[in-house]
Amino acid sequence: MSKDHLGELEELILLVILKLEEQAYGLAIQKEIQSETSRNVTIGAVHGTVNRLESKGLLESAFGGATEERGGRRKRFLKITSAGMDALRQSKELRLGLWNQIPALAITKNDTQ
Amino acid sequence: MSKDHLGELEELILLVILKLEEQAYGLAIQKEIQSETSRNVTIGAVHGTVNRLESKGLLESAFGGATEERGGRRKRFLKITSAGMDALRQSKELRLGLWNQIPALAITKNDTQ
DNA sequence: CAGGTTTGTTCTATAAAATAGAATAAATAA
DNA sequence: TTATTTATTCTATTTTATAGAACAAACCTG
Repeated sequence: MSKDHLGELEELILLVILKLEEQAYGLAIQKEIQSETSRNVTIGAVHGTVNRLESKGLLESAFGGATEERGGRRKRFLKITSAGMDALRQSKELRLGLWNQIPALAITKNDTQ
Repeated sequence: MSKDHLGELEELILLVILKLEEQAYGLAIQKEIQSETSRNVTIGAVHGTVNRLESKGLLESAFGGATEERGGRRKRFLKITSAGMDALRQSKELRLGLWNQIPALAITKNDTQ
């Protein structure tokens, strides 16, 4: 029924986590959003959203050990769950479906890999 | 700089308005969202979001005349502005860019029209 | 033409999502 | 031991989204 859709930042963060693979944690997500979209999300926004996604079961987190870099504190690594993956796929299907009903936005071969 | 992105419902409503073309008004948008996504947005949510989009300059509204149907009150027709179209295109580019960096979500020929 | 039904917008209150940035913590460097 | 760096956590506020009642105006029926 209702209430299963992702917020705008929730979706963006899930996508960035997938892209970052094994290096997905708060600060890396913030930097990746900035470089991908030139948008300045604060670190508070990232962690707040991540916490919400975790409590919804769309991702899981686990702390890694400290590294040997300067300031290398333990990182909280994020991983998408299968429910999170489902939510992303559903969002993709919805957009593709709508775009393809609108000539000015329809997906063409130029958009494929 | 920041703050130019669409909220989740904002984007959905803009897309539905484009799809509905000359028949885009509050109740029609609500029904279209329900049939496209089986999601129950209330009419208050639709109008509230439409008002916000208009105040941001992403769409324009104008009242039509009453029709001859039973209960055919005047409708407030919505039309996307060029700024609204730009916002939709930007959102599309962002998603395509991210999806195509994630093998499990990349766009393939099956997704094209 | 009065009351009921239908189509439609507007209004008000609340909840959820997003934003902002300070506080805190723990590591290395100097 | 003090400063710097990499990190997360916490608290407050603003913006988006949700919910549904109130209001308005058209047609239909007796």
